[in-house]
Amino acid sequence: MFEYEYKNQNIIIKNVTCFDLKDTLDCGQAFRWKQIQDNTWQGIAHSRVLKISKDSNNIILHSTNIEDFENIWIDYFDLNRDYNSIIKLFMQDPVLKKAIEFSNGIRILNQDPWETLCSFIISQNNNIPRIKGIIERLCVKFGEKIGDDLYSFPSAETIASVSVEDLLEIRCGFRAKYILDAAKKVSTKQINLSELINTDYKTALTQLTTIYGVGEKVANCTLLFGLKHIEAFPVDVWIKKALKTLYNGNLPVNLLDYAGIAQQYIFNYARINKIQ
DNA sequence: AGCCAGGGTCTGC
DNA sequence: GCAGACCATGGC
Repeated sequence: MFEYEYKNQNIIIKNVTCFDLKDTLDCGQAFRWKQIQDNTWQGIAHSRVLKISKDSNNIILHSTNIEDFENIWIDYFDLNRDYNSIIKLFMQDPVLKKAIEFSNGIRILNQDPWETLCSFIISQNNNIPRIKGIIERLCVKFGEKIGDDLYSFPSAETIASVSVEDLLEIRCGFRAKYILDAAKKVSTKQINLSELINTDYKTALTQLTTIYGVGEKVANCTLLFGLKHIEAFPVDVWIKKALKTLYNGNLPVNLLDYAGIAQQYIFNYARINKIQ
């Protein structure tokens, strides 16, 4: 589906389609990517710092190696999924057609399950700039230093060992107790996150919502962005407005298999254009 | 200044 | 089952 070469410690992926860096890295699914130059972004995922850039239709992953590319980044950037055929299906729907014409380079990132769960607990009743700030402070305070001013996302085990008072210092407010309960359930494997990838959607959703402070929305974000359940359809205030005004309340049935991907195109379109 | 944000829980009907 | 108060914080 894609070709790549390894040269001077860079991976060059050739002739990539349906992958725009801003669309994908700044559409509210991941919170640790920063644009550092034109067409160049830096982020941290899976305890690794990655610089990624786009040059015409080539994507370049800087200062990495084949092992990390094959074990981590192919999956993270969802490179084995055929977005062209999905977009083809979506374009039959007039609303999605508009959303995709607005930003056709969104891909669903397959993020670390615990980071995804914790990040979307932080996201509740919150705005994206502040979510990023809280997560940054969480990583600086509890993560491991992996470069100059660069910190990994702290493990569930680490967070489970701190107190609510410690967490309040990152100014996450009422979410502190939720983060702590999630960390405890995940670190003790009362909830085995990696198993939920292969658990059916409904069962996985039910398990996630046993965590204090995790409702349907946060659970669906975790399932979609961290546990490979692309049928998950998170409904936040923007999606709610979009469903009401652009559709008549529901997503068309023929799109439900890829509901999560459709959701992300619609979310981005609705939020940036402030659909009421 | 005040409304709102990738919500969820708890209480009271 | 559903409405409404409440929760911390700060972006805009």
